[in-house]
Amino acid sequence: MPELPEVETIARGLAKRISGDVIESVWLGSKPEPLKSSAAEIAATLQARRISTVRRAGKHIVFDLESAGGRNTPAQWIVHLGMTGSLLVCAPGVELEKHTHAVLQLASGRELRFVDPRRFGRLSVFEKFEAPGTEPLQVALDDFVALFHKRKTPIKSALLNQGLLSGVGNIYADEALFRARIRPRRRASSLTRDELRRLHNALRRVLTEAIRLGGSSVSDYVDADGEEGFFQLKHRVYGREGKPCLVCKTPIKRIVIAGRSSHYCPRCQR
DNA sequence: ACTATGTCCTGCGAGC
DNA sequence: TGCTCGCAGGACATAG
Repeated sequence: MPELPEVETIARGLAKRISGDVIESVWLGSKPEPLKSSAAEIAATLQARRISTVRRAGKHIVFDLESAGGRNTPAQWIVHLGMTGSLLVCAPGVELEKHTHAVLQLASGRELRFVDPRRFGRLSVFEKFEAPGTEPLQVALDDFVALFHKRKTPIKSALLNQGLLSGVGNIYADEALFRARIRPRRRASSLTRDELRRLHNALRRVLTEAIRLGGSSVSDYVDADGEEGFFQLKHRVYGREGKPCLVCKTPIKRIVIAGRSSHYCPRCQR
């Protein structure tokens, strides 16, 4: 399930491989479409565009498009991978994977394919896309405190709220809360400034380290080159229910908050 | 203006 | 062995 570090890894891989390439033609699957914009709008916008850059905004992948001919307005193709979405760069001969929803033919002869079995992914086009929340790797401590200190919802839910911070998902929320020694069920408004400072720090450390390791490969995540990430080896609570806390040996607990599984150490996290 | 909950969707693993 | 069932989860809709 791609969160900020996985999306960052994927975007970097794509940028390396397809920046400068030109989209010659676009095929979009029909079925119930995993699209936000209409298929026609997307196809028309992508057609004959040069991909100048690929980057990440929150959990979104942003393809900056310039007009190959020279007179269209700037545009962006936005891909949200949902849980199981992936973007593959491959030779045209390679057999289409099941659940392929989009194929872009590139001038270099390669294809860029969007595959998404569970169809939680979304494709859309914008003239200028703005991710709703603040980037967790950019936000200053005072702004971070301001985001959370009035919220009555559990801090875990607040971390997952993309309108506040953009890019944090279930794994990194749990991992950051563990490192900050804060229970996921705590009301955000009950956190002291010192606790929020720890969380701000922990979140930055966790995300930075995860990006360095190419993200977490759980279920079937691989990056644009088919490489797995390695941050799952550094998970201290996520997916470790019943296993001993790596700090104090107390068994890790799993509870459900806002419909999301949440893992924590009942002794280390208060 | 917030907050809480249900829904979408398919693959996979647990359990019988 | 082969089957059913429930879970996984990000974003959004809906309701309170």
